[in-house]
Amino acid sequence: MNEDEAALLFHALSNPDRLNVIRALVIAGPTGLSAGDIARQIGASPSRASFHLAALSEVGLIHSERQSRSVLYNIDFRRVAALMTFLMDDCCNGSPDLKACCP
Amino acid sequence: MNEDEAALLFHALSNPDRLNVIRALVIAGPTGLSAGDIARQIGASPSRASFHLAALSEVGLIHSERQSRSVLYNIDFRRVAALMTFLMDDCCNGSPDLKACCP
DNA sequence: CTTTCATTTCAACGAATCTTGAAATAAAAT
DNA sequence: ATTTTATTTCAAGATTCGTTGAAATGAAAG
Repeated sequence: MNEDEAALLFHALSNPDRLNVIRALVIAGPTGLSAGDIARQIGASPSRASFHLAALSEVGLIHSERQSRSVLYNIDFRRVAALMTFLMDDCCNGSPDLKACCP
Repeated sequence: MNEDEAALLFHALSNPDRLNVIRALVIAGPTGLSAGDIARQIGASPSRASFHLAALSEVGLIHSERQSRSVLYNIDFRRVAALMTFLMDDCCNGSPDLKACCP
């Protein structure tokens, strides 16, 4: 992952609604959640939720699949992990000082 | 750290110039770097560098101290670590699936 | 085939972001 | 005191972001 891509991923995480989407999907587990359920859980209108889901989708943090009338969303942990690895190893050069701060 | 604060930190990291600032400061080590050195290293004008340094400073990812004519900047690893902890534990609920993806 | 349900797309708007270059500030050197 | 060096602040302008509500799309049910 390069800087530009990491910046796009960080941007996707730079919004409280989108962080709440992530949290809801993590708690939901591998079955995922429909767009409507997500909208309800984060307290946003359907169109607002859809806007934020698209932002997360575009950078690959979540994936969607149509399930009859609903659209089911799932988190992609590999993408989250790749970003953490970038921050830890590439951006912060694998610094022992950073590792010392990480519990 | 709450969602809103985390979102602000993620926003601070959502720019390639600012990621380069972080990297430069990590490599520089505890002596830090002057604003001018940072501007040169990331290939930005003084005012552009200052803008991004202010963005990182406002969220506590870096700190500054005047050293005669220069202003020395330093990274605060604790703040980076706190954000990673938020992402890992709060946002992703300490998910084993995420940990399994983290080398 | 029409209706209902679930979701996305769109246009419009205000707000925030980033860049640039010039002016202002701070501190040291002459 | 004036000049030089280092940095920040400011105004202007282009771009992107996020919200809202209405319209469009997709898919199932009646």
